Amino acid sequence: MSAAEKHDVFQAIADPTRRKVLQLLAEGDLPISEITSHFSMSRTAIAKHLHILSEAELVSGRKVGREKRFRLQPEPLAELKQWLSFYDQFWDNKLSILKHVIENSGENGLKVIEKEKDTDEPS
Amino acid sequence: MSAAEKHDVFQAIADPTRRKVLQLLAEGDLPISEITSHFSMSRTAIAKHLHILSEAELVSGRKVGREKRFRLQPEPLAELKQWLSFYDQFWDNKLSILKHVIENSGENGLKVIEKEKDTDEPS
DNA sequence: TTGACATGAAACCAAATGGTTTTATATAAT
DNA sequence: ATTATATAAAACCATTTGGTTTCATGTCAA
Repeated sequence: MSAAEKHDVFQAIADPTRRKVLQLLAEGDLPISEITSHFSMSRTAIAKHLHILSEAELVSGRKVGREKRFRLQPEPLAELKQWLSFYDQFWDNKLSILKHVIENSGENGLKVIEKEKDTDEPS
Repeated sequence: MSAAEKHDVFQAIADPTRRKVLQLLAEGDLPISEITSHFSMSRTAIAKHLHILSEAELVSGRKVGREKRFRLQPEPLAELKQWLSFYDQFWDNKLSILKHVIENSGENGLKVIEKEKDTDEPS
């Protein structure tokens, strides 16, 4: 595959097979052969996709027994999210503004302003 | 380039040059040659990138005089945003929960509920 | 210990990608 | 009318991508 450069998250999610792999792993860790069973292509092909996802650090694999179990690592998606947030300003709906505020607030110090309606205990 | 299938938004943003083109167009409409002046590659190459962006409907071009002016069309990024939002649940910070709520609320009637943090996955 | 299972690694391949150069055409400016 | 500008379209090219098949290796189970 790629001789030199590592794949980034943008490249990693460009392929529909890889997106489906991510979705599968979202439900729980899986070994390669199990993942492969959800596709109509060879195990080797899936292994290569996992390698690319791994380079982008969207998944990590650890060997357990004779299996190699893969786990979803969603952290790099934050980069995508941040990239996307720049384009929020070109949408003209109000939610994007609110979201922008939230994105730029720290882990703490969350302040949410409620509109007139007063809601207690939702289910 | 691609013989049959149109490029989608995931493929379109996979290339750094194309992302830079989008960023440029965010500042305003531009004709091809103007866009090209910001890169160290041929006009033809840029035209091809614009074609791919166009297939993904991230830009549109209209001819004005002898120029073809391109404009950013951010709407397809909503698909990306939606795709991303699925993975919010795998982050364990509170912001992602809040954002999820906002994403799923209507234009009015914003209700925000603070939840206790759960899920400490055993490694 | 002998298989069966799970993966790794390599060689190979067609098509797509990302670029180039060349040639042609339409519009603008002098 | 001539020339310069802006783009389009085509042919070409090297590398990457996304897949295959084949062979080797490590591990579990009987």
